[in-house]
Amino acid sequence: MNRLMKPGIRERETLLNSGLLAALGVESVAAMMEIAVIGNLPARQILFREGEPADLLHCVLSGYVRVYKLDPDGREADVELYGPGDLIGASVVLDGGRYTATAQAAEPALIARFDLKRVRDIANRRPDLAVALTHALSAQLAKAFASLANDRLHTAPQRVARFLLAHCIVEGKPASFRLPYQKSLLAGKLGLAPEALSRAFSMLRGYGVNVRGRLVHINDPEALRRV
Amino acid sequence: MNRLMKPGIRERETLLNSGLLAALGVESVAAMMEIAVIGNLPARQILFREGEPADLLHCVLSGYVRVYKLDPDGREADVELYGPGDLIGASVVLDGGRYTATAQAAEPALIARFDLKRVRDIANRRPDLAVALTHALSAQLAKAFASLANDRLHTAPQRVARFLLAHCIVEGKPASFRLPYQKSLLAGKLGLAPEALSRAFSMLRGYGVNVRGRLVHINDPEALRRV
DNA sequence: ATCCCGACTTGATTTCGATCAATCAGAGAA
DNA sequence: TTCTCTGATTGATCGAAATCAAGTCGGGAT
Repeated sequence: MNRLMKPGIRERETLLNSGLLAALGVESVAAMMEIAVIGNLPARQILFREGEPADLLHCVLSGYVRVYKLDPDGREADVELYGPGDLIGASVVLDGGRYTATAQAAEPALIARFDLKRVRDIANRRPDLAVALTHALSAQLAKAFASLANDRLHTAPQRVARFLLAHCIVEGKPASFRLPYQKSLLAGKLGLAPEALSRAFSMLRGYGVNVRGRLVHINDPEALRRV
Repeated sequence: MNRLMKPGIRERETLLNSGLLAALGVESVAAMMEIAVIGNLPARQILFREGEPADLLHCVLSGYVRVYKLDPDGREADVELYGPGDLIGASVVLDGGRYTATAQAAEPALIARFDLKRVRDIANRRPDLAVALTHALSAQLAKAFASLANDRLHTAPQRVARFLLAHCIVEGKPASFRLPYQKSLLAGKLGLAPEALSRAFSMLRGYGVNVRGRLVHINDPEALRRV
């Protein structure tokens, strides 16, 4: 946890647009800004570990944070990937519980931290914060359900195709874009080994998908939609 | 939706012990009781479908409700299984959104329904309700993360073993108990085909697990813990 | 430019679980 | 009791992806 500091102009700006603060009234925003602490994380830094007492709520300002669970022999399963504006650790907002997974910066990241006890205090006084938390959690739950179903219903190439389609906004036409993060991260997010992601990409070449480095070009989104 | 009615003595009792109402102040409890409508569902009845506008929050009083997602060709993936005291559809508490999955009574069930608009009104006035919703959602998110990691890290027999261990409260000693629902439901919850669950059970016979109908006997929980 | 190292790819093998198909068991109803 | 229907089991086959093991690529530093 390097370089703790109060939020500056830029950080306040980003926080205001984050999922949590965007819908709050001015007074609640002020209260949250008051308790925000900004931190700069190097890649691979751990934010918290599964089982530790949960005392902080985190909000990503830039970069990506990977949240995963471990099994007894040390294998990791990514459970969620958080980017700018996302709230981390909301699954423990409640009682003085414990983190249910481990969070690690996947690349250099800027994050805001809020003391959970104080967040709870504010939420108990101000319904708008409590409701905003409810919204954030709802969205995350829906995403988690989608991942679960995605894992169980679709093959690796299908999952990759769906990810690509979700990331090229244009409708019918060819599209190009840059992957937002490393392929190994993407593999984890999709519940795949990196090798499987690689093979999925090469299979998708047959469907008009070209990948070079992080650059992706899609010739025919419609074809992609059909597996 | 058969036999809509106001909550009677028994239903009020159950609702008071449910995850949502248990932590509320008396006035919020009264407000929620006021808008509760009780319904009796036959097995296989659909509560709501993926994509429909979400206008109700549901709470299970008895029985089990299965929530699943469909893929284009009609295959189903169970995403969560709700039992007595559980809140359903909390993933859409927020804006006037749409249900993100389909809910179906897995067996005859008694449920309470709350009009979402009115729930939102109450939550905006009473922080204790908003906070209680936050708690319920947190718990569900943690469960969803656990399922996701469980799917990705463990084989079928391991998932079954973990389920059994979580359901026999006693620690070191042999234990017997009754499965809370049909095996096919359990299979869905664990992300398995029924055949795979069957095979997992027979493999676990070698680890001291005996199953006859819904009755399960575990000779040595410690052995089970080691796969 | 060249070197180097981490990220990615490709190949070979193996394991796991889905699927299809055929019984089998058990609870209700007549 | 017997019939029936649904759920559960067992067997055989197949396909998808993990794993292990070499390579190859690419970008940054010198």
